[in-house]
Amino acid sequence: MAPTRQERKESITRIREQQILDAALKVFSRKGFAEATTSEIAQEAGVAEGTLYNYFPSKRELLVAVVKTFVMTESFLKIFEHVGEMDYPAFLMAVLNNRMDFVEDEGDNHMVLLMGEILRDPELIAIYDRQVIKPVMNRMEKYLENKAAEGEFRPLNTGVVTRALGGMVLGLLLLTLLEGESSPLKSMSRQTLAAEMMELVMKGIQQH
Amino acid sequence: MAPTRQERKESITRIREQQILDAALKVFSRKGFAEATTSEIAQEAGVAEGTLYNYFPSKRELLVAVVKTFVMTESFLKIFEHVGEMDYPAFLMAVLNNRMDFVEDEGDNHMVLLMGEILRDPELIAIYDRQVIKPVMNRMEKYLENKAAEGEFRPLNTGVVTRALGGMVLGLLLLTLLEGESSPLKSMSRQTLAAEMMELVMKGIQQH
Amino acid sequence: MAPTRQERKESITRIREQQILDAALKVFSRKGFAEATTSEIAQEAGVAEGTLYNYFPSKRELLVAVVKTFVMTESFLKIFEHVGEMDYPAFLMAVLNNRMDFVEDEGDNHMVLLMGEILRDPELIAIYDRQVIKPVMNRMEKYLENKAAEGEFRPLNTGVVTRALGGMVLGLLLLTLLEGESSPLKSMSRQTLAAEMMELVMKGIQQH
Amino acid sequence: MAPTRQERKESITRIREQQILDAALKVFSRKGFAEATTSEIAQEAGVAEGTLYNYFPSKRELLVAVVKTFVMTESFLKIFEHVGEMDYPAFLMAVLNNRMDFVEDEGDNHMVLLMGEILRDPELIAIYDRQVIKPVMNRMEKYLENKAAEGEFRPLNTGVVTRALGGMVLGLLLLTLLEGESSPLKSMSRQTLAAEMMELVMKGIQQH
DNA sequence: TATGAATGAGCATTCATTCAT
DNA sequence: CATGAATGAATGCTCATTCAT
Repeated sequence: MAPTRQERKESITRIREQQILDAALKVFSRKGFAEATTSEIAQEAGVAEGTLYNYFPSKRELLVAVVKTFVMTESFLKIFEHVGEMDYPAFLMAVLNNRMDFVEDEGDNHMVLLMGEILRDPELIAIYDRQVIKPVMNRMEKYLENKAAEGEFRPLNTGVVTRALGGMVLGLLLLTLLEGESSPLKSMSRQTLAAEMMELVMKGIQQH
Repeated sequence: MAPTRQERKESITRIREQQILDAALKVFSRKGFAEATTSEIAQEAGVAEGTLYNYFPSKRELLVAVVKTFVMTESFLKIFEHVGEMDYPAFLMAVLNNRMDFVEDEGDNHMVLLMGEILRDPELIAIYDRQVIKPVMNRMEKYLENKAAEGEFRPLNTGVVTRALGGMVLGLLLLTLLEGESSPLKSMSRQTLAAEMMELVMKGIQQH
Repeated sequence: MAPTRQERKESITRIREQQILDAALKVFSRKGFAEATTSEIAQEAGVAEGTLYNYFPSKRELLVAVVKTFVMTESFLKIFEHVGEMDYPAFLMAVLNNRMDFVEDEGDNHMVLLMGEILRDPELIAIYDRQVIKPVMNRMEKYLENKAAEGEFRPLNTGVVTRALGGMVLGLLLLTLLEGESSPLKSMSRQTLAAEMMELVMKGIQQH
Repeated sequence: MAPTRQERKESITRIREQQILDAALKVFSRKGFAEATTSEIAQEAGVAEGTLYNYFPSKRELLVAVVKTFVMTESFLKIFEHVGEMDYPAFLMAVLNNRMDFVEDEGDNHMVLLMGEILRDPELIAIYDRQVIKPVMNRMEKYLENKAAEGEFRPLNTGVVTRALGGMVLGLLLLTLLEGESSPLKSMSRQTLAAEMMELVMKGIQQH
């Protein structure tokens, strides 16, 4: 069945909205919210400035939509789908490899760059917490609890350990951005890096 | 010797400059660079707007001065002064306790809130890296190397481990801010939290 | 004869045009010309924004059409049709009663609210003068002249008296709007009000 | 005593504020509130656009200040100061002459042109009513009551008569603006016009 | 040196108008 | 003819910076 006129129109607006969101993410993380201009976002999206306002009522709502949309959840949570099939080293490797894509994985960088805006706005904090932090933390906690029950991991305070490990990955991303090329993290393969970290983490939580 | 008129004058200007820097730190971290206004900073500092420009040539240079001045280095590096006298658990407890002052330690929060501004500006990145990251990392690496040489720690890639541990603390701070009151981190004493983290870290890096 | 398709189409467009004019009058007098938006007019008229431009070439032309169309002439001039049959008190009562419908008579309020727009635009002044002021003044002058000739009225400068009486009614409308509920005009029946005014006009204020 | 620095500064700001108010009155009545631009007002006042906002927080507040300031009260109420010394024809002549300054008296024209803006905004209505309408009406009512008590005027409903006469003057102003040069009101001296109106008001139109 | 009024460039947002469907 | 998304010029307002006092 050919798409009706109605459908085609809707598809166009969905594409247009995506263009705008993509552009906004880029510009917001390049400049920060306040220094980003709607004019620049429009230009980046290839639309007129006024068009932005047919899709989002204000610059701030556009930021909210960006945070809502570009949650890292999706790609990150995919890892958990196959958790059952993995032993713990494989799982950790997967998590680390996925997150260690610092450089190329622009999505993460974007979010780190926007972190300041998020942290300053309770609404954005709530969104980010609900859509990113909570789901990741919950799944990870459950995973740790299972492994502990199976006797593979030592009995742990999963709440703390989860956050410590999550924080470690997040913090490494920050340090990489801050240290730039001079960081020793840059002089090793992602493979090696992940392996080192896994070693560190495993020997810590593993039952001896 | 009583201070000469000259000296008194200089002391006044130094105090004035400090007032301005304090005010700027507050406002910049509350609002972010772009949304902070020179008017608000002046008010917070208790001086006229024009006075700011007798001390700093522009708003941006004021931000640079803030980043240069309020490096967390000072309090953090103090820990290392007595490193030689501590065994490793005591040392780690000290580090963790010091850094775990998330909530009350406004200084850290300020820097986290300003991280976005720093990450976006190569000059600020360079300053922050040189004054904060590098010294901390170097001292910590050296410490780990010593301990490894003494046989207390397993032979580690100290570059990675240093950053992993540093990142962990940084990341925990971020997560605390993001999760707010709902975080399990908030429902335990800092003592317990530090102990849990030490346990995690120690069992990982400790020679078995 | 049943209406041809052609005729039906024309009738529909005439109705549509009327809808738009009605809506425009409402919105223009509610908001004033500049603050009225074509979007609001379209919504009020129940048509799409673009449709307005099939009927009127621009927002300003729409205002001109509104002024051209909603002249108060019609209802007002009806009074004069039966002038011959009335004695002067009856006539004045009719005029006053008709015009004293301040509150309910939205038409008048609309025009008063639009007066600012009209007064600022020579084209609108010309239209309003030609279609409203001049006809009313002319008829009224002629009436006064007749009455004077018949000896019922004193020999008057009809030009001035006409404008004085017309102005009085117009000015009363303005004062009613300005004073609102606190006006003594609001605390009497329209009957009484008309009677008082008639008395004033007929006899003046002087003790004879 | 020479003015202190403080006083000189204050005097400058008062002058500046007046400049702005004068300019705003001109532009608002020339263009109406919505079509007046802050840029044009600033230019007319000979200051930078930003300067407007050092004196008035918004364009709307500037309008409010204009309405508050340029009340016609002052010049108008002066007439009443010498009321006691005048017999009624002299008084009426004074009122009429004062108000009949249609053309030259820009103040009045301004207010008539702004009437639309005032009528649309309850706050402005309240201000105008309190500062202009009420004082004028009250004084005029009292005058009429006195004259009635002295037996010079017939016993009248002073509330209505006051408003009828006030409205007449106001309405005549409107008609003059609307009819422009073609009005018979323009082809007679103000003297004659005032005399005609006085005759009408004093004696009515009826043949006695 | 301290002040704070003046400045004007810069930006978010609105809205009349166009035009492809 | 009807529609409504796209357009971009126009405008109120903010705020870093300057400078006369």
